[in-house]
Amino acid sequence: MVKAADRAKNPARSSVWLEDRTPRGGGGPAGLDRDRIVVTAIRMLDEEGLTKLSMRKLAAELNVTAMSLYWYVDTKDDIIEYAVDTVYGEIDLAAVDAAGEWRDRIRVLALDYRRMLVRHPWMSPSAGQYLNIGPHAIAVGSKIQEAIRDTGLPLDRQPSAMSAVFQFVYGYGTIESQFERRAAQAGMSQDDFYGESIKAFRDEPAFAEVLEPLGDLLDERASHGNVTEIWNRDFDYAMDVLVAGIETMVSRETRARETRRTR
Amino acid sequence: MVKAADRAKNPARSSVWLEDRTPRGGGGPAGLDRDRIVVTAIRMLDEEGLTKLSMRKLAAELNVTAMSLYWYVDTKDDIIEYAVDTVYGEIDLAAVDAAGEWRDRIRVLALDYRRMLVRHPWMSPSAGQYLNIGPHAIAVGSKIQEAIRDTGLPLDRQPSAMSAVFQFVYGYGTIESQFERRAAQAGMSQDDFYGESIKAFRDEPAFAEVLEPLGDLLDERASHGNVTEIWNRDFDYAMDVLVAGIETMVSRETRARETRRTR
DNA sequence: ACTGGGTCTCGTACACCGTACAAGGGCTCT
DNA sequence: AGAGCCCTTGTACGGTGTACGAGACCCAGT
Repeated sequence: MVKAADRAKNPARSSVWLEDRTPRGGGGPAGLDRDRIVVTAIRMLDEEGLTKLSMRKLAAELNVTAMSLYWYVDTKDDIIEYAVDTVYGEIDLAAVDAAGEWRDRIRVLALDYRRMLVRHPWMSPSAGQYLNIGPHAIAVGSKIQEAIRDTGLPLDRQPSAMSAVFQFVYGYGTIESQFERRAAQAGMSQDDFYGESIKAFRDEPAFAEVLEPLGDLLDERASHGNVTEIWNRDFDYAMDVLVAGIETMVSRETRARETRRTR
Repeated sequence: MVKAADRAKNPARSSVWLEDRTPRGGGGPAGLDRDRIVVTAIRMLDEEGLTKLSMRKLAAELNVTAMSLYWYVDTKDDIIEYAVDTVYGEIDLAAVDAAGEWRDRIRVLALDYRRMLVRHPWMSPSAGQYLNIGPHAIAVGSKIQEAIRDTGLPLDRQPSAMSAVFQFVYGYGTIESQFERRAAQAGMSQDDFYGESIKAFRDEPAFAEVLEPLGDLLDERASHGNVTEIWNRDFDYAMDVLVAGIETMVSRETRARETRRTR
């Protein structure tokens, strides 16, 4: 274990995964262990949000003092880092393997990833902060890489393609989950919240001008079902674009190679 | 002005842009005004990071007490929200218009957006938190929308395509800027930090297995110039994929329409 | 000239945060 | 009985955001 103060002095090593990872025993009178802490933290994060989680409240939930947690963990950040990896584990990798060819595997993976981000609104801001090299995160990364490998793209292009797909999913999931969180905070359904937001824009004279060209588009969208459907449609179509993009790049690559050969 | 406590009770309206936005005067003895506060905050955020900014430190930088800031602003969050919109203003929209056809406009816009995110590492986490409906953010959104409009995609697909491109840029910029931040924190060059990270993985026996298939890929990358070049190459190629994807979808759409007509 | 009221700044105070440190309590082993 | 480890706790420190009330200044109205 490392004191928080020491950790700060060596930020290159500032990941729980880059040092002693063997959990400390849970035979104590409180029946605590790292897993129970992390699982409880995840539940509280889901319910109350990232900013509301405090060591004292988490400890209270476990019928224990705040300082007890520090036996199992160096830092509050460590708990979040463990939590992040744990929810990476919620992605169903077996389902990905079962999906068949790369197009379907990427789609299944991306959808499950997105759903996970939306289910845990604290994930996107947190995941961005750490190296995400826990076992579950790495397993997901490997599955992504396997899928991209099978596209037939040249090796040196595969990381770029991985970025294109999964940075998109990350960004999309981030925005979507923040929207959900805001709606919930306001105590509205997503549909109502969407309607209110649009109305608020419209009523602001300062925005009317800039929004003018967007007007038709907003009306068009408002007429197409509820917000959840819109999120789904947009996501699906964006995935279509990405898959089509990869296919096109592959075929360009293939054609270029054949031209070289016949010449 | 609204008290922070009241703001919390009505989170639907919890954007500085959705209420009285007229700045309060700066004729006071300290020569303060909202703009000066926000500009200083941005500088401090760039230098010290999001978590290190406190009202007291920001106030000290302006030779003033913390509570003085609350004359111009309801909440610390408001300052961040203003800061976010201000740096959206750094994106050079005139250059976008000058770029010509939609492909180039999208590329210029995406690159400038990405650079902005990297220049201000606190942006991605912050931007995700607010509605981003300030004047500069809206202007950027409009430019994006104009570019996508000219692709020839059907109206109801344009928002999806916008997502695909700019959620990707957001995700990519987020990861890239976090990487830079970590390297800087560790006091290393990005190249050294990258090397160290890879080495740390390799040395962890627990990861060796999962990383095995990635091995070649990592070696391949290590042999291609420095980290900055890798970031640039990956980004450019991902944009190629996205543009190719949009083109392909457009031509599929066109073909489908023609089939319908001739039948 | 005096006064009242707005505009701005400050001092104090509160509740809460993460966590360092040292002092235990309970258990097992000798 | 005593030593030593595992785990929990109490207390304390230095920080945070911000509510509240008391001023200081300036300008308009009488």
